[in-house]
Amino acid sequence: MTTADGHRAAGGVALNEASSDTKNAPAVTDGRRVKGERRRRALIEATVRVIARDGAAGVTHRTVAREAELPTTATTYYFSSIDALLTAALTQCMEEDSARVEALAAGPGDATGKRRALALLMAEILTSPGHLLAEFELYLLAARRPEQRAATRRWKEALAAFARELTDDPVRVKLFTRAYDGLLLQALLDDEPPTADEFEDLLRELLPDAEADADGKSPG
Amino acid sequence: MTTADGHRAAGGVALNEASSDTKNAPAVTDGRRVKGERRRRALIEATVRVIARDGAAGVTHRTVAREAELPTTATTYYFSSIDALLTAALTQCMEEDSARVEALAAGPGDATGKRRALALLMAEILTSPGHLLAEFELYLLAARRPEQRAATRRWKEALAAFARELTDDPVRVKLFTRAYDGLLLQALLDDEPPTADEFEDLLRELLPDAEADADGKSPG
DNA sequence: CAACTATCGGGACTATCGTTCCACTTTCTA
DNA sequence: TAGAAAGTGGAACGATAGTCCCGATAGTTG
Repeated sequence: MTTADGHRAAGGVALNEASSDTKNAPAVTDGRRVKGERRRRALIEATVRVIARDGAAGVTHRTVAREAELPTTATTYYFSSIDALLTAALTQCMEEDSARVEALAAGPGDATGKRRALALLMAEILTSPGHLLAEFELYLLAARRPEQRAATRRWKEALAAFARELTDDPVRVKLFTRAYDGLLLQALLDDEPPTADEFEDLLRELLPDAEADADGKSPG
Repeated sequence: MTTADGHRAAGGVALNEASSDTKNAPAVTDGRRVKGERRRRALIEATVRVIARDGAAGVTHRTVAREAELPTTATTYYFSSIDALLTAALTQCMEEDSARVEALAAGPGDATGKRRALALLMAEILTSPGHLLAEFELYLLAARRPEQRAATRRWKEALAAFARELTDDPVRVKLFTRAYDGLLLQALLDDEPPTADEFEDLLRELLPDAEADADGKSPG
């Protein structure tokens, strides 16, 4: 078996560096693979930056490699195609976003505090509109391929988990899960980005405090 | 330096909003221009179909021309660049969408009826997910260029006008305006599209019927 | 009719794309 | 230390992109 061919075929779909790596644990100690993994990660991050700057159409082997300050062939070595690169970038972004929202949901504070924390996060996200724009482009890419929806499903479930911290109403949870992305998308079209206070106002309407009349849910 | 808008006359921004096919435009009596205007329109529609099928990355002079069953040079003749073609497609889409929502807002029926009508429209839109996907891709394109936001501003104002038919609360209006697109975007990522009933549930939460509120703002 | 203008469309130029090849270096294993 | 495995990167191939050129055609005007 030729060396390059075999590795390339295996590396094309290797998107996992997570816990599913149990059977190949000793390979991680290989200095060559460690360095390779670092390059692979650098390419993914460079991809997101390229999309943020020039859009998904600007993603080519050459532009990504230049952004990562690597030779052109590095992209073809670590990713079997441009598509694999975009898929990896989407998975990475959804993972990061989900982790952030999950941390907020599981973190301390009552409903009001969590709402405030999310509003602050949204405002912070909008300080780099390019990155958000890149995520939306990758998002649309996933909408075309059902096999890529594992990443977006993960994100939706993270949103739902956050909403369930603030309400028991399933319709409210569904509404929040489906409306959240729209709030950020519309903000991208504003002439000036909304403030955290504005987001907090909207979130309060979306996920209001439990009413006094039909209470039954007390914190703690 | 795209000064070569060519001899494409002043048709660059001439966006006819007429829903019916009025061909007796006062400015254009020249038979050549009439035919040309028909081609130009065919190219825009072909562009949307190409994006719906292959994404924005699939839009080239050649693919659009083939989709419209016209020679390659037709695209370069009527649009100074690919960018101009995409801009025209975005403007056209936003115009159509705005007109539909405005018709609903200005139409007959009470709040409940209008909410139901919008839910039906949303469900109908999702029967051609490709077209919706195309609109979102164009939407993101506009997010990168402030000079193109006239089209999206028009759309946002149409949404706000609809919301104001159902509520006087400015926060509610803002929330609806910013959440609506998200509802459709998330629906694209579902394994099966939501029904009109589901949308109606969400819209009822988003824009509830006016109720006597203890907050001091009472209708009447 | 002819002159003129708008439209049409085949072809070609250059640039850049995705991808592959192959010689090379580094790292691990025995 | 030898040899295999993994990674590296310059060069180039064919395909296709955007765009321009320029003659041909059709409608308008006088």
